[in-house]
Amino acid sequence: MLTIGKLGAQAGVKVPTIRYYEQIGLLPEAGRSAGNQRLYGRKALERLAFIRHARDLGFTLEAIRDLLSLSDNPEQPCVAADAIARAQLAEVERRLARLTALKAELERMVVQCAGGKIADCRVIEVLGDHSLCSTDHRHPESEAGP
Amino acid sequence: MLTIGKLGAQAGVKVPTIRYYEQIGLLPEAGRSAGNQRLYGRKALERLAFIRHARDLGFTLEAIRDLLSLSDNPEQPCVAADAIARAQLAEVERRLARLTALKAELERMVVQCAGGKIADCRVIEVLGDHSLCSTDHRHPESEAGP
DNA sequence: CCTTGAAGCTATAGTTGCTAGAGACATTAG
DNA sequence: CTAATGTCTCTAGCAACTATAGCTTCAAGG
Repeated sequence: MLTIGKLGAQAGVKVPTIRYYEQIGLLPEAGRSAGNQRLYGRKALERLAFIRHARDLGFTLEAIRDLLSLSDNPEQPCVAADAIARAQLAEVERRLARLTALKAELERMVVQCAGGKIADCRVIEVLGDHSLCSTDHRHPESEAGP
Repeated sequence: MLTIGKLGAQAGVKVPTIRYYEQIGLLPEAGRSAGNQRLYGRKALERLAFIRHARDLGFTLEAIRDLLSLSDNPEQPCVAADAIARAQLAEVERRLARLTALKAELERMVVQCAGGKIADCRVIEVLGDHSLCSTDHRHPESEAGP
């Protein structure tokens, strides 16, 4: 039996995250020790590894919830799981396209700044006026990072 | 003079988002009409377009705040703006690499679904066991999004 | 001129996927 | 036995918005 700390270490998931997953129902309520500490077995470790892995691949917790409920009924056809994965793939492809355009734009911006004054600096200019952009990166999806 | 709705339409930003930007100090407080409605001029439109554009390019609001403060004092050297752009470029390149790996992984998963049972489903199987992966996509950065 | 409906206002709370902190109890190494 | 670490619950916070409620203001049609 694993304490929550060992479980987290084995699965590569932080302790508060595990408690969070339990709270939102992604993990079942764990059994407790005499002193009220959570104890986990191999099944919990596998489930958590599944979640961790799917998160690594960019699946949302909602999608993971669906995938888990599918894998809990293994006699059904797997079309649904396939659809979820395909949707994820499409999303990844959209992001790739957008990031590729963005990369080109940033490279252009960086190249053109040669240490002059802001007044001559295209970084600001490019961002202020879309017509100076080489690519069209106008899309409403959120893409913000760290 | 533009009302907030027109401004939003012109800049491609939703109305509540504009009010949010004002609230966090990214946009200055707008002047008001007799009936207490916000009114905007061309300067505000440009500034908002700048923000929208930078968001599209993946800049965080913090980075945008810096860029705006730079462009508000155009006599400074543009080294700082260049540094911001370079940092963004590095970040974008990291994300691109990661997404490319994810895409390969997801394609592999998706290709092999032939309408069988969940029990044999490649998607679930791959998610449950990282050793079935061809690439190492284990990185802690958050990359998810709706 | 008056009404109606869209657009605006404020303020608050919700979203996603965690992360951080406080203060108390449990377990374990020396 | 004590000290250090681990775990407990609970609450609040992060980015960057989005949505709701309940109001006021504005523009256009009849």
